[in-house]
Amino acid sequence: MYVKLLIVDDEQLIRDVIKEYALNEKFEVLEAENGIDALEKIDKNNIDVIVLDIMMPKMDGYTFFKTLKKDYNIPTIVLSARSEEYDKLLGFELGIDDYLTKPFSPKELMARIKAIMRRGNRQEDKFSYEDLVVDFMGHTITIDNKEVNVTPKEFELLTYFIKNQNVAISREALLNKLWGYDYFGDDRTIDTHIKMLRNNLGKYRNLIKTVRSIGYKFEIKS
Amino acid sequence: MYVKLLIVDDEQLIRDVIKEYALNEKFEVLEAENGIDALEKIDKNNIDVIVLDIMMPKMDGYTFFKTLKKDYNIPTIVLSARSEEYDKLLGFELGIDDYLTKPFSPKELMARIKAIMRRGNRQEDKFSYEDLVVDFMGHTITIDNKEVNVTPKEFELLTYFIKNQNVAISREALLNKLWGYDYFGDDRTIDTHIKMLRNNLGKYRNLIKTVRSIGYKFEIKS
DNA sequence: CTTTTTTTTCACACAAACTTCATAAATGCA
DNA sequence: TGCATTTATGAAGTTTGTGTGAAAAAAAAG
Repeated sequence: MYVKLLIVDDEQLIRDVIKEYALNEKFEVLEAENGIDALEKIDKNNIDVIVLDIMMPKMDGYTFFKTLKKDYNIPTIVLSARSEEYDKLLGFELGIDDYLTKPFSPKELMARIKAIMRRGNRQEDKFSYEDLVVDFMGHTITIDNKEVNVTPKEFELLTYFIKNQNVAISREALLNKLWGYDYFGDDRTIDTHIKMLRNNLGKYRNLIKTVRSIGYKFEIKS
Repeated sequence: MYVKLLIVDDEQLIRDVIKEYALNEKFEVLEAENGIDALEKIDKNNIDVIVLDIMMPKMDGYTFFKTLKKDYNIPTIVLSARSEEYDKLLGFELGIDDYLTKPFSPKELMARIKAIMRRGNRQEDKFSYEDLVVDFMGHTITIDNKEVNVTPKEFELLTYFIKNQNVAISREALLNKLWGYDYFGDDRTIDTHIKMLRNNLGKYRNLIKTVRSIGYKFEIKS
């Protein structure tokens, strides 16, 4: 899961802790130590999610939040020292996506970020990895914004792989799942489809890995 | 995102509510009002995800779940009335993918389903010891986060060792288990495979101990 | 019905893995 | 220590599995 995270907190220590955990999750991390700084970074970057400390000098969290929501709809997780603050925030009736009181567990925070990213948000029925986009509903595959033509079987195959990332799948299993349990054809047919699919995947051809004596695997290094 | 969902709940009302939301997400929906019915439907259809009410008459959720996991690996979201039930479920140490307490928000449920479908899903089936990780599903071995290439036989061998930790295994037993009872080859072939496996295990080569005049043993000091 | 596309089969070449074997090293025991 | 037994290792030869292209068969489109 690719996430561009902005941490807005005036305390360097807290920023550093969150950053460390976030980098570990392979998130891209930006930092801001006050609201003004934050708005500037939001303007220039395409932020996916914000972690915001509500208590800040210069421009306080509430003001920042109001300003933010006027122009953006970026999911925000709020950090606060006191749980009473929550009511105050609720009063805003603003789009707070989640709330954590300090001291908080960084692991918990990461989980919440991922949950938010997973939820509603971003394109629903699409799979994307770098410049490869598979639109399940539209039934199209795009590489570098250029549509790639694949046959129906190839699309099915890729769809199944995407649904079963990082799992080695036997030819037999593929036959059963994609051709049906009542199909009795040659195992090696799959090899040919794999060949065609790989060719069509171009630079992403080696996302499909051969697992010798087992079958194939769609591998996404996360 | 195309999802084939099976709702297992004895209450028609709940099934209807979930179904309505699911259909709205363009999911394909199947229903079962008890475990027996559910297993039948699972057998005949290619279910992607299950929503299971743990409290059911006839075949209760736990029994159903155990039976299910014997033959299938379908991600399951469990519904329960009381949050204390959670502990009970944890006791099972089974592959529950998510958990919701009643009353739950259908929107939340849909989000969770999508999340599960999106993420590689499937419970992680891994063995790890220090920096050695064996991913059975992905069919990979990792040492210090670096993938190590092993041959199919070596992987089988290691898998067998892991499943029989701290037990001395004779060459004959290995031949029978991994090569099949109908195989009649040289005992010493195993030595060669062990050699290769040890080499590939690098700093973990000593986990495979030689048991003189018996065979080998995969020893984990714990 | 004809043409085009897709699917399936198949065989060959090549690479990877497996097995065997001879020899060296080590282990245990008298 | 010396001897017998067992295991480790390296280097063959053998077998197996996969990639690929071509062509037949089937399905879809025109």
